Amino acid sequence: MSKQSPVLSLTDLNAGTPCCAPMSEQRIPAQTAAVLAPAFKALGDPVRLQLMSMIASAPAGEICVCDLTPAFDLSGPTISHHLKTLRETGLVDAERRGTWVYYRARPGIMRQLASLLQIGMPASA
Amino acid sequence: MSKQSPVLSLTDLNAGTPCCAPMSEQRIPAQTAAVLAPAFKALGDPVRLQLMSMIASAPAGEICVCDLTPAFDLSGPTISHHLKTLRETGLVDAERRGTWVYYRARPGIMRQLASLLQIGMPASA
DNA sequence: TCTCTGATTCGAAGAACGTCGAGACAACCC
DNA sequence: GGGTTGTCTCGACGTTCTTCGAATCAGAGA
Repeated sequence: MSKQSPVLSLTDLNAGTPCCAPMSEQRIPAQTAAVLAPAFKALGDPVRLQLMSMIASAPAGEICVCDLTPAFDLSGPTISHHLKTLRETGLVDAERRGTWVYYRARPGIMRQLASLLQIGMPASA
Repeated sequence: MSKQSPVLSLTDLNAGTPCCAPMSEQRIPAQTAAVLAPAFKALGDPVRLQLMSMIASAPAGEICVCDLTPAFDLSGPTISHHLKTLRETGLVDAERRGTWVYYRARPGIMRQLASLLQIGMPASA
């Protein structure tokens, strides 16, 4: 179970299983690419990238939507849509407490993406 | 010049300047997000993610297009289009030698992305 | 020079994406 | 209960993306 599951899911990734070696050392299998590409795509929008960083760097570990929305020149529904994208990708988690909804980063998948991009030493040059 | 330029470009990033702290420690400025988001977006397609890994993990540090194309069930022009996307994003570099074109990874921007995603310790759990 | 192979560019069709306004749902306060 | 505030869902519109076939460009070899 530790080598390589036939099917990969974001749940596996979030479970903390170090599934993927750096892409500079090992070619990414098609299955893994299909699972991880949506996460990169989710970060591929400037608004979502900023949202993600605001959530991940929140001092309390979480941040209210009411603090996210006014930081952009975008409508509420648009921000909500982007947050939904991040949620569905597994990058963040949402929790409603009373009137407000709080978002929290899920470090598992972020670590996966980071380790994938890791590069040791440039071979030449 | 070492703290933060008013305008950021991929050239700066590739120059090796450690421009960005991990997003879990510091909120990404809008400018930086606008520059880095396209790189994440480029990796946000399964085909491009696999292409990138095949290029980055090539034993000789580079790989021929003729080795990339047959690895996918896609037409030559489509692969070429994806490679162009990776090229324009600054993730890879291309060089023609005789009949064949070789692609090489540019580690600078990949390191930037990796450090951006770096997470220290999970705050809780 | 002519031809052949490898890679890119061009133009087009269909799908997916980002954005918005309107409406709906949830929780608080009077 | 009724009103208010905060957030999300639903359609809709215009833009961007992915993919392909056809055509073009670059270099090698006869």
